[in-house]
Amino acid sequence: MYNTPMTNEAEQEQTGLLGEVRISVLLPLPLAGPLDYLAPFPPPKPGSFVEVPLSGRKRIGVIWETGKKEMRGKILPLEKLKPIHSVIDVPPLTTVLRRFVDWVAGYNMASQGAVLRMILNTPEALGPPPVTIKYKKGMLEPDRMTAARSRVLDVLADGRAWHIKGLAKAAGVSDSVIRGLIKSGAVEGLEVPADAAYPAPDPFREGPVLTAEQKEAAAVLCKYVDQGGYQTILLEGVTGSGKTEVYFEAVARALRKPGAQVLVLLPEIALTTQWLERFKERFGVPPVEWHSGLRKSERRRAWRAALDGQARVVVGARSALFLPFPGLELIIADEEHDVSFKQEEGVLYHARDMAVVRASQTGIPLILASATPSLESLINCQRERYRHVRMKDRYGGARLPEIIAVDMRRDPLPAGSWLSPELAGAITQTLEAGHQTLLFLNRRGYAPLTLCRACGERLECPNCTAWLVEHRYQGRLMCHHCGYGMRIPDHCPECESEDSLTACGPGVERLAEEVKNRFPAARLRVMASDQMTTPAKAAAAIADIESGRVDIVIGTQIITKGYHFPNLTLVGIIDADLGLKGGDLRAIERTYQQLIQVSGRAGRAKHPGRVLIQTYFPDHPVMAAMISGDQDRFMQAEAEAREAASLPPYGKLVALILSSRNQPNLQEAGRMLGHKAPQSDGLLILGPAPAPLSQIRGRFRARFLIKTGANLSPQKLVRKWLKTVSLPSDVRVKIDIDPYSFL
DNA sequence: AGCACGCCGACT
DNA sequence: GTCGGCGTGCTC
Repeated sequence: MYNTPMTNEAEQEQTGLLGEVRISVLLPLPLAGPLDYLAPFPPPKPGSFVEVPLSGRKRIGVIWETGKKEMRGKILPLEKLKPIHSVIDVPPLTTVLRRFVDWVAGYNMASQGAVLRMILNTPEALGPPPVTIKYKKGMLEPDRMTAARSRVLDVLADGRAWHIKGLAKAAGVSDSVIRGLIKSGAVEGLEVPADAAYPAPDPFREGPVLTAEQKEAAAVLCKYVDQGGYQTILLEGVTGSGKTEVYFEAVARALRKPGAQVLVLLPEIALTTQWLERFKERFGVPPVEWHSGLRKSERRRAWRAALDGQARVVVGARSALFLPFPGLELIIADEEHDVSFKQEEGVLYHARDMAVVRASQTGIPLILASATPSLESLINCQRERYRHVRMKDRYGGARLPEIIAVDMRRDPLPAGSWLSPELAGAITQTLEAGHQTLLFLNRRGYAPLTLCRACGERLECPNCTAWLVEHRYQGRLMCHHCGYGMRIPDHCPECESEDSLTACGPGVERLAEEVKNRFPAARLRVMASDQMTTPAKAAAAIADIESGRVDIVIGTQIITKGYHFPNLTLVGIIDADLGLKGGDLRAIERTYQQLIQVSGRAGRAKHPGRVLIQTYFPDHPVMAAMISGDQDRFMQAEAEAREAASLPPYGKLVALILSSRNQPNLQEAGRMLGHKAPQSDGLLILGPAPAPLSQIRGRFRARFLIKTGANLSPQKLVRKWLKTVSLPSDVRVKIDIDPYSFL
């Protein structure tokens, strides 16, 4: 069994006196790269999880390379290396996944270690699986028999093992009776894994009846799953067309392959209970969930099940893309247009785009699903890089809602009111019909601005360049950027006048107040992230709406995503123009997507729906496209505008964000970088400009924006540029490849 | 990311 | 005289 390993000269050179070789180990830390250690020869294979010493502590890392040939700049001599501590007995990371880490790090300009940390964020999962003790009938007879003891033995007669508590309860005795039996050997304990295996979804279970259009779409998806290999497919279907059921067919098909794993990415924790229920209905069991809300033990279990191949379908938020699946056969990114796929903290990456890379490196299909695909994906279809599958009809013969613009310029609303007469009238009709209404206002809290009527003071966050938002339910003023909060003051902090503070503009709480006054009999429910802090609270709110215990829902963007409320027939958009401001390059596209998505909640079942859009710009292309329903033309116009400005996806954009507590240092850094800014054809560097929110969390910020042609590598350029300067040490540089947020 | 090393203010 | 603030720098 033991082959004498071939030892060539290079290897001998690397072999220490004790038969140890150099290996490099990547640690889940933001270090520059892997560190070298000694391992016994022959070394464990790359990808193995190892424990290594690092500054006197034991750390878990992954062997990145073993037979290192090429010389890096400075290479530590063998005698300076420390030996690895141990190899952990779990399946190693696959080569594909290690390549993925390297790629993600290189593309997003993060360290490999920082990317590995996204994979290895649950180190407990590498330990031995937790066990628990269960009890069954033992070999011996009890020393004495009593009524209680015999009841216990009766329960155990069928040979099943019980937890001590459950056994005591089932036998109607206290656990001391059982302990007595254990002592005498009549009952014995055995260690069993504490975590039951996740039940496997059944791919052969019968699905719902699909429409002809759905069947056709599903057939295309299944074809790619069957043939294997990389292909991205954009599944575009109008709201209510039943995309989920269609991609479930592809999931079922993938699951027929032995050991196959499927990953479904959903935006944020919008892992709506509704989605989970539909999955369970289709496959008989719930999927494995992965998101930030998991408890530690659930995390450990899910992560380990992914690595062991036992988790067959995992549904998760963007971080699930970094689970160590060994047998991934299909990835689905639902609501692919959703900007929350963009990670804005730590390693900045776009989960949808990284999913394309993971799928292509793994050689498997990726399905992007949306009713309002991103411009990027649509253009990739035009360029025939993605396959485009479209569904134009709603499921079950439901019609798309009628969309009407309410021109707010014609009769301006009285101060402190946000409901136009048209919308109020529609709400009345809807209430009378016994249907539900959804009012959409993408603004949390009571009012976005508080000002003093006496001196004109606007209440600002002390740490950020931003107004404090009043949250009246909590009695606080809060900063939506850093989380700063204060009690609502009763006098102006500037001029000390009493009762002079006035709320300006509406938030969902204030809208709720107006609705309550005008429709006192209606049952209201406000849905915003501050109300839905836990999945349980969100689920309860959804259940209330589904079961008809709510007449009017008032919500922020949290309710735009994928919900199905059959009795909801009216959608009112309070301020359709809100998203158009801010001027980032995707503002128009995003507003359109959001409005279509929220409109799509109306009239999804028997009763037709309608949508009233309150706007001051009824002629704006977004509103015009909403009303005409001509999505293709709208997106084409948007594409042309982007192309004319060489903006993504026709050019590349990188943001360089400098921050420091010390403003002079920041300015100095900006000046130095500006001075050394590279110049070439097809390259435009803007900045340094103070960031729109020039201060966040007490740090001053400035930004460079780098615009290059689509065929240049901005990463290379930025790397070279940063090497030419040495900035003041307290200045942090963050690089955002393809930025979405311009704050 | 930790953690130690290192140089300047209020305490036993 | 010391404890301790967190700026800086290193970890194979």
